[in-house]
Amino acid sequence: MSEEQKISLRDKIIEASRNLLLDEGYRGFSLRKVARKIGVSATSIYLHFEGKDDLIHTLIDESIQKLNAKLAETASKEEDPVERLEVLAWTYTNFALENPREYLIIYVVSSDEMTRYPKEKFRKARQGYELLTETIEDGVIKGIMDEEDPRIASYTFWAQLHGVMSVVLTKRLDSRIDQTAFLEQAIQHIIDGFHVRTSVDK
Amino acid sequence: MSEEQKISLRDKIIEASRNLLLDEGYRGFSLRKVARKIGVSATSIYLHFEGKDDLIHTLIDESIQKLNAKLAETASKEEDPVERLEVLAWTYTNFALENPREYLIIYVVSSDEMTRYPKEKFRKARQGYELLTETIEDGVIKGIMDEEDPRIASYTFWAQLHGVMSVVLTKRLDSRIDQTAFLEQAIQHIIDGFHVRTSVDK
DNA sequence: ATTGCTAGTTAACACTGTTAAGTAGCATAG
DNA sequence: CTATGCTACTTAACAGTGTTAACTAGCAAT
Repeated sequence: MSEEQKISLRDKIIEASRNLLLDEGYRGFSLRKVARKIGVSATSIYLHFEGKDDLIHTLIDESIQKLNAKLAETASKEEDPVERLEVLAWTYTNFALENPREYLIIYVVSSDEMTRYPKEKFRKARQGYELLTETIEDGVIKGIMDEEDPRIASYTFWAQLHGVMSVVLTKRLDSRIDQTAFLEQAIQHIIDGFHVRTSVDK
Repeated sequence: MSEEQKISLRDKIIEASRNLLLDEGYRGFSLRKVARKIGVSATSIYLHFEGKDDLIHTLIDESIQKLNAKLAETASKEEDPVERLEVLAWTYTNFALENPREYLIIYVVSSDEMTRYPKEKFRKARQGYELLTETIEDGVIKGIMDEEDPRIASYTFWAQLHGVMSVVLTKRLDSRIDQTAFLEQAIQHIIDGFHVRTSVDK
């Protein structure tokens, strides 16, 4: 019972925090609001988290894990490295589109927050990136891609995707441009950039 | 005299704000600190800015203008679209590397801030992007590139660059990866993606 | 019955953005 | 030469913030 309640309060805090953060943005977020929302004193949060930073880092961490899980699931279903790269790109993009607010928690909130992001969480967060690296390595071995350093290439791929998504999600896209068209073209462009240059097909 | 002093206080506020924002991050930034730093009451800031948002938006705006000016200068020196794209990419990158804090003001601070960014400033900020679009359009006309929609392609290019830079600047890069190598390879990769696929060279 | 731990509490500190009201200093008008 | 009004600020106050320290019910074990 006490065990359950202990977990329960922590979870309540996390859930309320996520909602608050997504509804009101980083700016409107406050520990006291979270506490009020679940009918508990603000200082109770300190029983389960070191402070505001720690709480937010936990949220970021959870969202990253969720995204990574989807990526891992997708990757396991596709053998061919290029196709795999493509489904990974779309999994990433769709995750961002379907869970814009969770995706934004990862990136939008974290910019200033990132300097304080603990290394131990950072390490776990890199699983998705390692999946990418393996895929590209595989492509290089099979001669389908010709990347010099798969580790760098993997970061490039990821950075490109992130850049594209952040343009869409932070509403920086010109209103005359159709979002879906932009995404499709941009992703195709990114994928093409990784495919080995054949001296064939027309 | 009164004219000069009016301008002078506004400028003092801007300068102090920029320094504070860059030294202490968005989190450590406060109007009261800015005011203290220039020996004036906090409310005086409201004589020149509508509030914290407006002040920060002004900083963002100025940094964007500075970057855009550099891009425009660079672009005018290069005729060939592909080369032009390359020098633009490096101008962008170098600006970010040489003025990381000004670059970060543009992007890092703005994520949460962006929803409140006024449209009128947004319009001015797009000049750099329009330069890109023209370059790509030019490349398409000359048959060196084969982008379907230069406007979208331009955004893609910009988003990719931004993604790459943000990975570097927000310290998300794996410490085993050399930053310069990453940038060179990533940018080359992005440029390559825009160059038309020739059915020749080896 | 008392000790000690758990899971919370209240009170307080030093901050924050923002608004309302007040005030020196000066320029012009009568 | 006084009075009005404007400019460029200030002080006081409000409602909020993260965080720390000290306290306290309720329960478990000695």
